[in-house]
Amino acid sequence: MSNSTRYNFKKIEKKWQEFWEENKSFKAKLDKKKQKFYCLEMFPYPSGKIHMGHVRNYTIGDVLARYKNAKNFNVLHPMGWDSFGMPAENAARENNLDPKDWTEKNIKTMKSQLRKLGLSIDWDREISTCSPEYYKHQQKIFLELYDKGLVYRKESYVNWDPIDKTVLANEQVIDGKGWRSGATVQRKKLNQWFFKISKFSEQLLDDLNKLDEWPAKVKTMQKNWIGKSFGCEINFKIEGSKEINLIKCFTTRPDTLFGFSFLAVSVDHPIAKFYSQNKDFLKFKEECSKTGTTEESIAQADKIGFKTNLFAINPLDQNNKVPVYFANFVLMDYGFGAVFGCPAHDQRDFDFAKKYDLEIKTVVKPHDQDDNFKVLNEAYSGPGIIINSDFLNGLKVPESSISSTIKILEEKKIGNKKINYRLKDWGISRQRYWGCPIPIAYDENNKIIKIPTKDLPVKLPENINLNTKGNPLNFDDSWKHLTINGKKCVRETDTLDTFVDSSWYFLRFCSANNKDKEFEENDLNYWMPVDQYIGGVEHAILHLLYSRFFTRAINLDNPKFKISEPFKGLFTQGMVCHETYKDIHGNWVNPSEVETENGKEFYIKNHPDKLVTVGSSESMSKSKKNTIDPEQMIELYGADAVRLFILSDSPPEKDIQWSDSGMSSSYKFIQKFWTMNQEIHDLVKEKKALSNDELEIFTNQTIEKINNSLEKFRYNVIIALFHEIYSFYKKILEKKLNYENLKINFKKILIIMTPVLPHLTSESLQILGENDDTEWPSPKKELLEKSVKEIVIQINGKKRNIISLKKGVEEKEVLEYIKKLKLVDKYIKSKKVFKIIFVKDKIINLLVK
RNA sequence: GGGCGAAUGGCGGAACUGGUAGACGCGCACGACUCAAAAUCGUGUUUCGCAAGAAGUGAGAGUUCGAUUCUCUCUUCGCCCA
Repeated sequence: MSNSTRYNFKKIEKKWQEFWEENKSFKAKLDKKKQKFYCLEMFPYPSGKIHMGHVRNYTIGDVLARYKNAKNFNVLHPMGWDSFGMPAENAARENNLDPKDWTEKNIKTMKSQLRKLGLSIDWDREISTCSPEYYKHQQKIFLELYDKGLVYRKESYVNWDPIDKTVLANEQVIDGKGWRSGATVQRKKLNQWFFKISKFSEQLLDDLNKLDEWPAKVKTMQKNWIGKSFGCEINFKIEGSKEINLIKCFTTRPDTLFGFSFLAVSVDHPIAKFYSQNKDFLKFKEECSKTGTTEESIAQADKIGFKTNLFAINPLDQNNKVPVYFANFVLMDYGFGAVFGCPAHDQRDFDFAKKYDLEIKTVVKPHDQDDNFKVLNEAYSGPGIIINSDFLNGLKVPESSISSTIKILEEKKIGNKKINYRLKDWGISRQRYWGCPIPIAYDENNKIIKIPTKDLPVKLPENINLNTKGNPLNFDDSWKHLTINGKKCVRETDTLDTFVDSSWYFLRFCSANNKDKEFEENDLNYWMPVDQYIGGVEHAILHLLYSRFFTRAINLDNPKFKISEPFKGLFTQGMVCHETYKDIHGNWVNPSEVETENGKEFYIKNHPDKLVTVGSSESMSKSKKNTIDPEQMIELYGADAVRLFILSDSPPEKDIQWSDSGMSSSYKFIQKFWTMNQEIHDLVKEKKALSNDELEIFTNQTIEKINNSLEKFRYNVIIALFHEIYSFYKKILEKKLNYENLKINFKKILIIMTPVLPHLTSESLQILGENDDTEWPSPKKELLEKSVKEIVIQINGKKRNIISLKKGVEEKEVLEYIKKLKLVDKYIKSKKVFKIIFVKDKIINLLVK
């Protein structure tokens, strides 16, 4: 070993990163002769620094992108920034900064951190959603969708914080109170913009079946979210008013119609206008506004009602007349804003009936009960048989009862079968500054005016005062007022939900540098769909559903663009976890401040008297301070070692535990492997390449295994194989046989390791004089099958011995071998063999008595 | 409450369509090098047993010559929806 130096990762990693950058090694060019591969990871929000979750996400994607690159695919592997959103606005407010400056600084930091990971990204296609260069196209798309009738404005409820005078997102409402002010959140009606995602409900549901490269779990979640249900609309005749004759209801349980004991309508129902002078009703309506808007808060809220003087008649039983209530748990968004109440078989109706002392009539009995079954303490919504329901009696719930009842109602012209979806139209208005302006204005008559295309982008004003109660844009008079075609107008001051930004960025990457158009159909039809999309499962519903909607919406009436599903393959990676630490005061402590000597007692670094308690391992988060800084790890161990570790300990789809010993073991592997590479380089003396069976077989079989594992995201198994490679070559080096041949095989191994350890392998290959043959190695088929097979000998199904025989040996010969073995004396001699099970090259099982 | 998924040594995890359970890594133990330690290298490591051997993939059943793998029941945990 003449020049066995330590592996200087700092120098070598920098060298290759610069090489890739200067040579634009990962620049994607449209080339119809080559098969494309679009590899995309969910782009990050520029929060300040990258975290371990990013490292895992982008390493997984990079391994795939480099692998496909090496296999000669035309790879598109871009990166961008999801850079609009509330954290920037909050951080700017707290530190008296401009959100733009804060965001741009973060992008700069995080980009340099990502570069240090050695990712194979085409940085020439970098996009940032907060840049007018990006959002001008988004505004244009918005107007196009408006023209297609997919965007509309309507009054809708929001979570309103009465102290901060601002609209809150659902996640900003904690226990019914505003996260910042602590005020009780109210329901407030505002004019808001919506995307008509409901138009595509059926398609979005149906096409899930085509996504065979998506995890079943995600598809199920989307299916439940869309929530298709069959039901029935029923017209109820109303008595007690001249103006109101009919109320239309939607129900999924028409089979319980004989259990009807009240009818509940939303306070926003059209009939409410007849009560607009009624002070008690207005008071009740006010009371209702205190209930939140989420399904959960409605489910938990006290059920309250306002009794009207109206009565509804059961269409199946004219004698059954029940009171009509306004109720807080009925929303105008669902069905027709009216539901029929059947307390015996719906818990919500049950609670309401108990409160207002309404009849509870049992019409379904469980299978194991007789006809006298009565619902007493809680509603029964399980399966069973219809009872007390005249001509519906005996129907099975739910198998035949619902469809049969609908049929009867249709025949009697009382109701109609109706399909209902849980999926609601997507509300996209946000009363915030740091988002994409909605390219709309209103004239003096409050008529909607589109901003002319030539005036796009509608840029966000700069140097704005963020310390306003409510949306800062609302207070910027110079920005707000404008004239269009000589008419005085006022701009829409709401900005778009940031989910809009991320609903089409994958399309923009295809034509990232086209200044005039948002994208070229030519580019889209070549690069789309994304072949492999990789990200966290937390986006399983909204982001992915919105993106699927957007692709369809852009597609509508646009025959030139042929893709409807944006993501052909989806992979959801697990989280990165770490133990949590707390000091004696109960404050969270970061792992970097904790020390231990025996692995049992933990204390604050350099303070053995200050003990720290160790809590459960949880996903790394700033609030629990259990984070490990990726940049520090790269600094300490190098990018390859970090990449190696983040892939090694768990399958990519599962959570991974951060472990210091695992990290340093990965570092040691890099060093060991480097030393071995030096040895191989130094020992090549003979130029003759004699064959060596053992070496060839191992190398080929390992190549085959790694190839297979790369295709299936089984990256942790690949790392295990790396270790096997090391110990195998270490052993064969001691034999000092034929070094030229050793080198040829070792180079193949290095190439196949490139996707995981790009810096180490590039440098190693260069040292071994690799410039002629960097082709991705494909295993020689004849070497994949072992010529010697190990055959397991079982007696009565128990393993008793293993013998090595040539491949393809028949049963007779195997039996001959067995006769010679000692085990014959012990297990067979005095007994009778009554059956033999033989699987060639695998197993022989002798059944004896 | 509903839906989906998981359970394998001290720990993270391997095991292709039912055919050698525990690959690989961590940890631990012992050894080599060293005055010593760290680093490095080597050996061992499912449990019980000196051994031969026996038991063993959350629990219980079933199918099978043979089950971590297939079926049923249960327990625990996780995720999503409510």
